[in-house]
Amino acid sequence: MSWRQISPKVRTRFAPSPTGYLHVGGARTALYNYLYAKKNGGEFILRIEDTDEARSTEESLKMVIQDLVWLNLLWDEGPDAGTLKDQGPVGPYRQSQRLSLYKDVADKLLAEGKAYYCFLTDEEIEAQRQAAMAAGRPPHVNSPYADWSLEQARAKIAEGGKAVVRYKTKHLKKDYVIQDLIRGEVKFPSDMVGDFVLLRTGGMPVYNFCCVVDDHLMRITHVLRAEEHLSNTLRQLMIYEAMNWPVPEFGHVSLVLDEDRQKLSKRKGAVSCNQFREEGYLAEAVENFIALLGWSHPEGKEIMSMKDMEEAFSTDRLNAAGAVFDRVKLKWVNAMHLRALPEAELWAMVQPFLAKAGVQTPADPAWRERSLKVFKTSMELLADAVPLYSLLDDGKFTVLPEAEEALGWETSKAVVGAWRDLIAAHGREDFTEEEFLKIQDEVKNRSGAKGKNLFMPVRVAVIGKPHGTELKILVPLMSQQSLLRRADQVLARWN
RNA sequence: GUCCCCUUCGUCUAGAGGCCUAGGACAUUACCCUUUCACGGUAAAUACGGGGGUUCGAAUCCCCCAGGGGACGCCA
Repeated sequence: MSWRQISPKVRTRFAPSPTGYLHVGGARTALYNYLYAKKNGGEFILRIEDTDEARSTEESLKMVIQDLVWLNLLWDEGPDAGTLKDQGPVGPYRQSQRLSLYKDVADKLLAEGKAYYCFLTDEEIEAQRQAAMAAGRPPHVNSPYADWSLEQARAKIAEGGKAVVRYKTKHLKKDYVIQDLIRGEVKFPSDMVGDFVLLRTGGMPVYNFCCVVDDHLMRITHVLRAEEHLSNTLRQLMIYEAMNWPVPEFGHVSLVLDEDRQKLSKRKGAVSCNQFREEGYLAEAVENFIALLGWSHPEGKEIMSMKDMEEAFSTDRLNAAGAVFDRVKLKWVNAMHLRALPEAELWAMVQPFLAKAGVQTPADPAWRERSLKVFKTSMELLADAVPLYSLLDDGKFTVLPEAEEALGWETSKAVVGAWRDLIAAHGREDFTEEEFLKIQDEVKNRSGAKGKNLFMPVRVAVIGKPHGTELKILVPLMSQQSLLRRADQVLARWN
């Protein structure tokens, strides 16, 4: 192993396997790599690890890419987000298209006697495992083929023998050490692993092998990845050593855990990025939140834009302990981002949610901005706009059961009646706040009701329920016609 | 079972020997603002896993234990 400089420029990568949607743990890894590259004026590469033929799908690839695009974690090299065509000087960027590269390396290792063809069957391996476990030994394979000559093995293959290529580890008796960016010095005894597979029976490489070949060929300088890969690092170090390749810097990021402190797994579901998008989270808020799961801003900043994070990111503030994914705090972070957004921008994001729910709104941009200014303090998610705007949609006006009490008060009929008359007498189609307050005052005079006896019935006549946004804010967003229709509908109860 | 990693309020964290009677944020509770609901403001409560060292002094350094997590695959 050497510490030759790999690249004058920082080069990081995110290397998902397209076997499902992008989950938040993966998104965080991508984010950290992205931030590290940006912070250091480097390049961020997207590589697709699709060597698991059984589970990788084109569909998943598209989903992962879509999620990365949503998060705005755009890569400098890798499959183009639109065409999926490779973009960059060290492609292909999909492992399934790099097979000959892996084969060349494997052949070299084979020729040098550092790897060998192994003909052990699944059954034989399983039997070995059981025996080893029972005897309290680590469940490593012990292949009788390790000592075969290449000629011997090739002959057996020629006869139809099915073989994997395994890396020879038995003779390696020493500790392998990395200086982990997050954990400091980590030592792995070489006997921690047995002879591991490089190439599968079909010639398809295995993760630990192609990862090394690719990181080397793609000149990756810094690898930030999940802690679950920490023990894989040993195998990878062995390959780097065998090939005499420089080793990149590693940083093993803590795991994202669910509420039971278990690994948040994509197989357990319920944590995909697209799901958060659909629920009305903002990409920047999700990134802000997941960044904080294992990293902190030097000044303790909690609400950050991507720019803030790009400027402040460093690996020395990365945390080694696992972090629980707290949805409640995510919501809060989202609410903060949402409020910080200019209304026009927010509207563009809210609109699809309203459209999907069939909520009608006036087309006037000024009205939209005005309404959002009012509503956004009571929104945590984009989807929260739906019940809010439904209040203003005449087609959705109904008197809720919770309004019954307020309508039952003895002055309520007089209140709503006076309200209706004053609205009808108003000379214009819309109302200012002052006009509303004047009307409200007059309702008080005519009905004799005051306090909640006054406000609640009026509110019911406006939005169908006794609680909610201040009327002096709501009414200026509504039309005379709409208010009249609603008041009449409530009044009809007494007839 | 073996090896590796981790361990500060319920949760995310600050903390790199004295600034710590441990700070911030979310959540919680109370109060204030508000003739509703939110928003906002103020305050309270809650943590260094346990045991040994080292040191004048330890959340911070070392060791042991316990607990949690991860890996041990022709998954990544």
